[in-house]
Amino acid sequence: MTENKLTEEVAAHAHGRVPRELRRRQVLVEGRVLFVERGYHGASMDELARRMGVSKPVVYDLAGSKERLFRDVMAMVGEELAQRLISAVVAEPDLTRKLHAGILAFLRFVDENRAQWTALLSALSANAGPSSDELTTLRRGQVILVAKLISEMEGDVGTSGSSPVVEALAQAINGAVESVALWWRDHPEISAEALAEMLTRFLSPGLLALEDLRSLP
Amino acid sequence: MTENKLTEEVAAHAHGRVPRELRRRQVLVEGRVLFVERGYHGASMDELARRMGVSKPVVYDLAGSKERLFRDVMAMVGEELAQRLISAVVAEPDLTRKLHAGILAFLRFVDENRAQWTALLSALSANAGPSSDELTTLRRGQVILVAKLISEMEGDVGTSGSSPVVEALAQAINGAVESVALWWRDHPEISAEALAEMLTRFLSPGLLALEDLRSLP
Amino acid sequence: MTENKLTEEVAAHAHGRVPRELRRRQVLVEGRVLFVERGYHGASMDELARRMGVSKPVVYDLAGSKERLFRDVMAMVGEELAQRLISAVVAEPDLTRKLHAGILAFLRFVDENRAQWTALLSALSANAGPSSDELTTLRRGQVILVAKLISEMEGDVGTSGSSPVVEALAQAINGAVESVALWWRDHPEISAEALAEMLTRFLSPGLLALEDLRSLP
Amino acid sequence: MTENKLTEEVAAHAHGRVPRELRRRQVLVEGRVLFVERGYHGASMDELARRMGVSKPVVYDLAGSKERLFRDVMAMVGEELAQRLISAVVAEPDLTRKLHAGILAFLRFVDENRAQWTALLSALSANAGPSSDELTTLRRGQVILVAKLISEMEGDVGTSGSSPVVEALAQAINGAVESVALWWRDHPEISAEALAEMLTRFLSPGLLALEDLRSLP
DNA sequence: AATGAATGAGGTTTCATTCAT
DNA sequence: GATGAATGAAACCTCATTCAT
Repeated sequence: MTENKLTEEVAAHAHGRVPRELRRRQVLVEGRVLFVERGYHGASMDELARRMGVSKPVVYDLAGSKERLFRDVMAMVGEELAQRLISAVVAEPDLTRKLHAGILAFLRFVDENRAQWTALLSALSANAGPSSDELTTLRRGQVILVAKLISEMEGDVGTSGSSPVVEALAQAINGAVESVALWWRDHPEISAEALAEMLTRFLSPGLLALEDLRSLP
Repeated sequence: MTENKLTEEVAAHAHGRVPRELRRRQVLVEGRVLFVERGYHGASMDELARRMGVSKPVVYDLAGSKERLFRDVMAMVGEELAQRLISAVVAEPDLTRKLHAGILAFLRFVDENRAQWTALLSALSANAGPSSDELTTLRRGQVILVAKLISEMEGDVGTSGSSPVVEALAQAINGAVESVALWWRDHPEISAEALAEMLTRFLSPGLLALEDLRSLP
Repeated sequence: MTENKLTEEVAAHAHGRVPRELRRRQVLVEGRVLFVERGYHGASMDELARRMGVSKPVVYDLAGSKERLFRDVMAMVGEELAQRLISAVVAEPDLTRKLHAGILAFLRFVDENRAQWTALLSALSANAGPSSDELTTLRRGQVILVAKLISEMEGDVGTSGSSPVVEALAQAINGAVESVALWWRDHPEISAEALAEMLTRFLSPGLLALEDLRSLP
Repeated sequence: MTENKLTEEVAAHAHGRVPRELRRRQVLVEGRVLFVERGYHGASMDELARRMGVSKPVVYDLAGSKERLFRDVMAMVGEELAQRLISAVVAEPDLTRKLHAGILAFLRFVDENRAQWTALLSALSANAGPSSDELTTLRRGQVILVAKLISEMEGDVGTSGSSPVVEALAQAINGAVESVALWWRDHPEISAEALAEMLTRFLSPGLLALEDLRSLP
């Protein structure tokens, strides 16, 4: 898809003189694939260069450093996923349906890229990369979305930051879904719909009891 | 704690001639700390030796190999945590209270070792280590506990293996709690009790709707 | 010789930026010398790098691995020697003269590289290297040549493989000559010609009795 | 055999307090086995100690060093083989029969210990060990025997040293037989007798032309 | 815009060898 | 006479990164 189109575009230029902008996108895409296939430590800049069909200095010129590239790739993934979630959720009328739609979108996102992406998503929740802190930040992207979702439903659309309880709740939902998605990798016989249905039934009752929760500390 | 006592014990021996048994414990403890601080790849056997105040061959004699040590450390952690959870849960009368007690025990376990352990626990869910499979196995320890808990409550104490739905559910609960524990690291102002209370209120309603869930696919 | 020319060529490049092709040859030549001086286990990649005036990664880039390099060096030596033997033998009319010419060529080959090569040749017949099987294979190169020589003389140019007796005979001749060459290292006062003459007189009578031998089992 | 008897003798002593003399023999025997199984570099003092059932300092006390032990083992092997050869040769009346008997004895020696000893014998002719020079010396043991054999037959029993030509001849014979013995390892279908017969027929004609040879330089 | 060549630093692991008891 | 504990040194190999062209 994106990758193939890119490969074509790149190949269209003679003598390997490819415009910087194109190469910049290429390094992100190929880097993503590589990190996903091999994990952060397993991926090597040598191989990235080979796959891109360029020399290493070019890679470094575009990516800055391995760590930097990893962060950029993460950001890209985060945004892509966020877009999907937002699109999925926005049209639904009530909280339960939003939750269901969000979970389903997430699972489908994972499913579409099963072989590859699962590993990357799991990387989000661990210190597999250069530094947990950077990753935690990335992960917050998803959480914030969920938090927004919850808050909205309460009419409490505080722009700045959500209350701790809402954040914790969002973390819980997020963790639950991610964990199940990871487990799903080894249980492909179950459909995304069934899983989303189950998770929704499991998570939404507690979510609806939210008023009580907010009256806590 | 354990570590300090060990350090003392070790220091008590003259000329660095420490009994094998003690060193064996030391390598596990210091290895655990190191893996946690730096992650599997970030940790180096060189540093482990330096921290233990011995030369590398001693480390290798006791630990076998880096990978082997990692697995041993993981097993240790898993057992320790499992013990805590079982002890906490067993005395409680009903599911909601069991859930609450389990979550609290988990959070306390994390809290006691805050700086260190959180990272390790998170490592359980990612391909940060030598082989995801080994880790997945370890992690299953926790999940199985939760699954047992759920199953019991249904009188469905199938010895062989839990149903996929129960497993998925256990994964969800586990993921939710772990994720919140991770987030908690940056929100020390919240008490373990408050967090456990919140999580219980959030998770138990869905859990009580279990009958409906089991009638799914 | 080759080595000196290579050293000059290498030194001719500024800033140590030597073309890959040249370095490839260099690693083979210097590797050969090193293996010969120290034996397989005694030789270290560190020293090879030092002698080449490069860092270790360069060596590994070109040589692949120590074992791989050893095999490549062996192949090189084998081919070189085979060429010499073939050239020497081909023009001679009868078996005795072929034998004499072959022995002389072998001894001269050894003599030219006395200090270094003798050891390497001896290495061919021992489990000094990574795996005897590889070496046995290499050594067979020489033996096959001798076997061919013998077979031809009988009009028995079986393409597929020589009979066991012929093979054993070839081994014997080969072993005799190698062994004497090794001994020769400590007796430089004897000329190659004298030695070849002696060996020929010693070996050719038995060889001429070949018909009887072949009628054995 | 020797080894088993030794093991019993050793086991007969309580508390592991075994007399020095016994242990001294044990280290030679077990060392021989180990070197033969693994080669010089493959053998480790750690394993030697384990096999002997003692701690490493004991091994070092008895063996001096790995290199020293290797030499001592070699000397032992050399003497054993020499005894066999002498016994075999002494009773035979003429040169051809002596040659045949010697070759046969050598091959049988190899055959009896096939799995183990072949490797060691091959080690004799290569720089697999600590230093070729030491080994060359050892190897000379065999050669001297052959040289003696040849000289005797000429009535020329010069005690001091044999002439260079005789020595070279002995080397050739020795090399031929060793080389064939090595090759024999992969051709067990051939009997020792057949091989000895063939080698004798091959080598003896040249040997009988000795007078001419001696009139050379 | 791009590259071939090179490197420093570090990784895991093994071994022969020796204290101190 | 014997040992458990320890070590220094070195081995092979890989990687992210950068000159000089």
